[in-house]
Amino acid sequence: MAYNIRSRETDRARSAVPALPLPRPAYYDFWLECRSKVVASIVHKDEDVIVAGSGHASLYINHDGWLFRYRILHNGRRQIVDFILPGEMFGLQACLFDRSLYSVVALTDASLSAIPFGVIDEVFDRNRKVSRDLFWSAVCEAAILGEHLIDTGRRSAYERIGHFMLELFVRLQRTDRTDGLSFEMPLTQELIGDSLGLTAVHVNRTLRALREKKMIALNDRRVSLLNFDALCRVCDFQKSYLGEQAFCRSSLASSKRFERQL
Amino acid sequence: MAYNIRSRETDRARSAVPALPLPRPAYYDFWLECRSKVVASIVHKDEDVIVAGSGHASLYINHDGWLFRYRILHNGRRQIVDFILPGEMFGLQACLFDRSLYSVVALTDASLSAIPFGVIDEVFDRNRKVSRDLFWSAVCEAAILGEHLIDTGRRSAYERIGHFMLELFVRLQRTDRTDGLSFEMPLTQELIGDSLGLTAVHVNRTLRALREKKMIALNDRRVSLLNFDALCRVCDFQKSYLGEQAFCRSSLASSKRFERQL
DNA sequence: CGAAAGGTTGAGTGCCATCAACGGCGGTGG
DNA sequence: CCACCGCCGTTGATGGCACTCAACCTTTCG
Repeated sequence: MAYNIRSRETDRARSAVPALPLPRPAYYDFWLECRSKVVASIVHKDEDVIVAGSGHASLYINHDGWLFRYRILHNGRRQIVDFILPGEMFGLQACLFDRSLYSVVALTDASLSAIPFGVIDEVFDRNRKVSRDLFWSAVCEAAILGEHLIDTGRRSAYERIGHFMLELFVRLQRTDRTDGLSFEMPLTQELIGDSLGLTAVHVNRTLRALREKKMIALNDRRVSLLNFDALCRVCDFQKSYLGEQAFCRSSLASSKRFERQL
Repeated sequence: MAYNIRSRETDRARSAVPALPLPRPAYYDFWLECRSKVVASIVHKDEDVIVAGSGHASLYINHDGWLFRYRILHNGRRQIVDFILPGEMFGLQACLFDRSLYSVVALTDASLSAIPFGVIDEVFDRNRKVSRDLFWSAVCEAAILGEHLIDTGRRSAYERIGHFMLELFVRLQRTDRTDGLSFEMPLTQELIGDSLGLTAVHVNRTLRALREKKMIALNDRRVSLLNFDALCRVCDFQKSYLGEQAFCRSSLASSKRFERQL
């Protein structure tokens, strides 16, 4: 928990590759554990990190940028599976399969720590706490994807976009990247659409509806949630969901929650 | 790999709680590892195993039935997140969160092994191979959910249902529950719809279209794939996808694939 | 300054939801 | 045994949400 205090310092050191980069306790431990093997790197906007169909043998911790994971179908449509926000890890699946199922590309400039895949194995041999952390973080990842599935499966465009904004807010808040009830969002309407299974045009209309209903405001690249509670209600956003998930993604159930169950 | 041979025997012993129940190598090891703590149980059709919103402290291995994980939204709609086929594990997420995000209910009679949650911790302390297996299986689970996300996000009803059938086939084939290119499927059209974000009525029409195009045949509860390759092409079913995933879910990347990367 | 990218708005279309009715089938109780 | 009911599958009619195509504007950037 104490690590959370670091997030502000990390923020300030954003331009360089940070020396103590991890706002997340579990990843921080993980990062410490394999520090000697870590390769720091910086990627620029629109730069590919992982290309679908090719092999890959590193996983990454994203310190301060936005990236996203996507796939192109044979009819040319693109589905964005997940946005990778500051402080999140990615690349595990690319390691698991011979050839990655998805591509990962940088949406903004970002500084990454690349961790050779084999290090995971060493960690499992050496540090039980960290291996448990990794395990639970993977379980949590699956839970988040399950929630996105519900999004695209059973919600209207209006609910999807509202839910999407709420989720971004909660996830960003964890690393102190929100300001009151607003946050910066470097996404185009096309990206939002490709993430939620909508077209850019329809995202545009729906955003207008959300503005007209005084649910959100948009200035430049900044989103403000004008009526948090109402939006939660309309979009079926369970506070328990990301409230809990946020907890998970931060402590990764390795601490109190986990011990309590024993 | 040798464990696969067991699947036929397991099949025959289906009526009782099996003594050596696991067709999956990784879960088999896991099951062996915590055998003394396992509680065998049988659930009947329509019986709840996990209820959304309540706490839970066991995970389960499903030996021979069909179950599914779902959530009800406030507008009354239901989204099925995943079907749990014979030989698959579930309940991890319910353990991770204070209160489960999803409900799990039996679709047919099924025999389960309940494993107390705390055992996982012991396993992580004791057996590195099994803990790695568990980790990779969780990563793989996330990959499968990602694929479902693409399903509901960017595919037409026709493609979704075709893709769904192909995936079921491949997953069932792994535990030898297919017969040539056909398999038994105890699902109603409503369940299929709730899984793919469609209405039962539209599932009906789409199934008819698939029949008329000679892609599939339906008799009783049995699905036959009449033109496997064409269906793969139309539905953008990547053989690499579940080909790989099937591999994962079976060996859980603990063996050759994993070692090779080191 | 021109080109490219992103945002905005309108008109028309189509896929899929909704509502509704009906038939088959199995279970159940009189 | 049969009437009744509920579940499931099937089909038709209708409507709406979101897609498609297209035009235009603003901003950014080479």
